[in-house]
Amino acid sequence: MEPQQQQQQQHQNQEDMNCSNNGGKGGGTSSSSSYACRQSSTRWTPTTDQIRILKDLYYNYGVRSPTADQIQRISARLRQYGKIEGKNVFYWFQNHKARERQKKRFFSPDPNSNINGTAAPPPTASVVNPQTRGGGRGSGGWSGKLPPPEEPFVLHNKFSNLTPPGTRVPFLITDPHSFIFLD
Amino acid sequence: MEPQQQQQQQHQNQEDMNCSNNGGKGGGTSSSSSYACRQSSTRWTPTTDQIRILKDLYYNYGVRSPTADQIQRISARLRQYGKIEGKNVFYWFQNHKARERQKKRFFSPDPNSNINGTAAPPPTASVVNPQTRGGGRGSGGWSGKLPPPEEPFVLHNKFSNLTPPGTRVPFLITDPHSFIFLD
DNA sequence: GTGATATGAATGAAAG
DNA sequence: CTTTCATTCATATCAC
Repeated sequence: MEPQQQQQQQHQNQEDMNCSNNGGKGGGTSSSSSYACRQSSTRWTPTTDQIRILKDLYYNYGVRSPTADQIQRISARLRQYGKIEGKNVFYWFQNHKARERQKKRFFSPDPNSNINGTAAPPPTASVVNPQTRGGGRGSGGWSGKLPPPEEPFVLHNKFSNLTPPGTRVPFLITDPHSFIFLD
Repeated sequence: MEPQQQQQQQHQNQEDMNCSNNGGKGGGTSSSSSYACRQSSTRWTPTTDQIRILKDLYYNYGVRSPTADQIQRISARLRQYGKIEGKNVFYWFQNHKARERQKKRFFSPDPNSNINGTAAPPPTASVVNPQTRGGGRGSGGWSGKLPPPEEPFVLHNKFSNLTPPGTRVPFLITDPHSFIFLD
């Protein structure tokens, strides 16, 4: 979202939306004529401040996949800027990360990707909260890339593997969040 | 073959745009509007040839969600008809599929015994050449997904912080989608 | 100029 | 983590 020229789509920022709507959907609370509060039916609509903080955590603090503990803390903090739940934070990071990668895959390989306004330094990895991944690719271990952009046919499978070298430690879970409970 | 007929091909004949791009293939400006090149700085405006090819891929080849690999190839091929990027192809298929489904869902609630979970039956596709995938997931297309997950038992256990250190969770298989984002 | 419609773009949510 | 689905915003174009 940021490496892109987002010239649009900055929907409402209702820092304090009085549309306390939650779960209660389909109630037929069809707005009469004016959009007091937009589609606040189900989807979380992050406020600008929430976005700012989330991006700050993502880019300046290297947070990519916060743990449940972090999620709680983050959402608690963001709650002062608007309604938010833990899962929103979870999904946000998940989506943000996935889409950044996705963009690198087939989105514009535009060499000139500058961010306007919503600047955010690249993964400088100034991690203050060490959540470093142990094995293999840590922060920034992205290795694989898209194939040569010019190739008439030859359809390949759609999945590029993600497993690092097949060296798998017998009893070592490479997921930082998965605690090993083996003696 | 027309679940959604283009009742009005509004804006897609300006391939002759002088917008600092590959010279399309002349012709075409015979629309009924004196509209030359306006959207250069905004969103992508597919040319008729690009649309034709995209639809051909969609309907005749059953392409619904091209892979990053395919997207690169498709966009590369379409580039000779006008400016285009990978993300445009991505969005095009995404939108086309979504809107076809959306219209179908709206126009035909048809709760027949056709409740197949995910697959949308070939709307009108005449799958001539099932490329890598069929006209949908249900019709014997591709089925492979991620490589075998590594964690045999430890699934999505990032919430294990809820357990005090030292407390080992034996075989907690949490429902992958029954998150416990307690707030 | 305004509204309706089509569609490109974006993103939250969820499935796989 | 990857990919898809659903919904929404933004904009282009045409009808009036």
